[in-house]
Amino acid sequence: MSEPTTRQRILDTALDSFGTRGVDGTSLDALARELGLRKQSILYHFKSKNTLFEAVLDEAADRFIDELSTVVDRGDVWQQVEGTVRVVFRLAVQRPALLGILREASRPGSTVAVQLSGRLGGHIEAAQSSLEQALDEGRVVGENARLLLFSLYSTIMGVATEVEVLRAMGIEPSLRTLAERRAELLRFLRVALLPVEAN
Amino acid sequence: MSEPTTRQRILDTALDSFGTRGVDGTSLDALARELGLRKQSILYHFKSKNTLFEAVLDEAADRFIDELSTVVDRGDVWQQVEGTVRVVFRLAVQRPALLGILREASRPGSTVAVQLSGRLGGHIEAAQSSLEQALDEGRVVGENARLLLFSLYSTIMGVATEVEVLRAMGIEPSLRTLAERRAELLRFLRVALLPVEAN
DNA sequence: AAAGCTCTCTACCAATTGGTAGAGAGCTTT
DNA sequence: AAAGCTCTCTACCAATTGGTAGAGAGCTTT
Repeated sequence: MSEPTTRQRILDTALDSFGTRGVDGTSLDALARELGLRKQSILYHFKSKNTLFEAVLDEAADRFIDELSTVVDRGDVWQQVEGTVRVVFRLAVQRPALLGILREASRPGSTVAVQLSGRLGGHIEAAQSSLEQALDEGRVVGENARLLLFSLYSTIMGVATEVEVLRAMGIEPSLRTLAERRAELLRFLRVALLPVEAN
Repeated sequence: MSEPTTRQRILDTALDSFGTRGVDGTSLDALARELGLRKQSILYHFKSKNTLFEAVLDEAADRFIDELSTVVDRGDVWQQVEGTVRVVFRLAVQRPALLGILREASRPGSTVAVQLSGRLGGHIEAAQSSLEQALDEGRVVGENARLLLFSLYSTIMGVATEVEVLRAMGIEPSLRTLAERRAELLRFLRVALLPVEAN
């Protein structure tokens, strides 16, 4: 177990801070303090805050791809969806900042979303064509694979990350309610996706 | 048509700026410049930036309730869902900042979400009991009304506001693609909610 | 052992941040 | 007409922001 390089430590800590407090809400000084460094050392490894943010995005995309790697090669579309839900919910507990970064990067008007799409593009394509084939063969109900994928994304990410809305609805987020939420989400998606005879 | 008070103008402009650029991304100086005032005048009407944000949240909640008022008293649950989708999509075009404020206030870790829930609480309750009754009578498919409502919220808000994700997927947001997105969303929700015989 | 490279540091800096103090213009109430 | 209230302004301020310049410690290469 070799210890990580300073560069890697900065990336890790920045991912957590950007993902939870937001980029605007994270100052280089605060980040450096957390790392036991001076901010000038951060600026040695990344020439500006924005450069750091871009590197963090690439890092987050890679981690995300890595987490989903066990899911994508499953033959059945429904198993892919179910696997994705499980991965995302596990991340919501173990590394919420990773989902927070996606949220941060996809804020309307964001200029960095393009960058994420560069890294994730191939995987989006693969998911889409997998869904398209399932549509053609009648294994999944729907009309437009891309828009269906987008609906799935919105639903899964929303249910996994909108904890404050949940709280506003009187459900205190906990491990148990998380499991309930996941079960209800899976039921919801199953009904929405699979043809009648499969339910 | 009496002109609005300065206080109201500040609220309006702050709502748009907070909702698009974020609270951290909006300085009082920039806001004042946009209004043709000095920031000290803003601080006369609202004693701090945070007080202003709270007032903006109340304002946004009231507007949102107002927009949805024509929808809530429809008898049929599906008509309520459909109406909500139409309202949210109209807002996504006409006043995206209003949805942006909800997004901003519901960031994980946000302390102001409680405040929104204070204003919206009654409407959430009403929607929930309406859904509950429909579940009991078998007019809607599902198990837990509250979690189902949460899934609906996530899906609708996500599909309406995650334009950057859409762009990353190669769909340029426009009025036409928006209509397509809405149609696909309605189809998706219809399949997910209504029992087989109703489709 | 000299030279060079990697890395973190101290010392600054101009710009921006949210916010305070208080003057003064203009209207309304006494 | 005097007194008071509403509102916007000028003049500041301390703290924080991202970032630059460059010294120097410690290792590696020549």
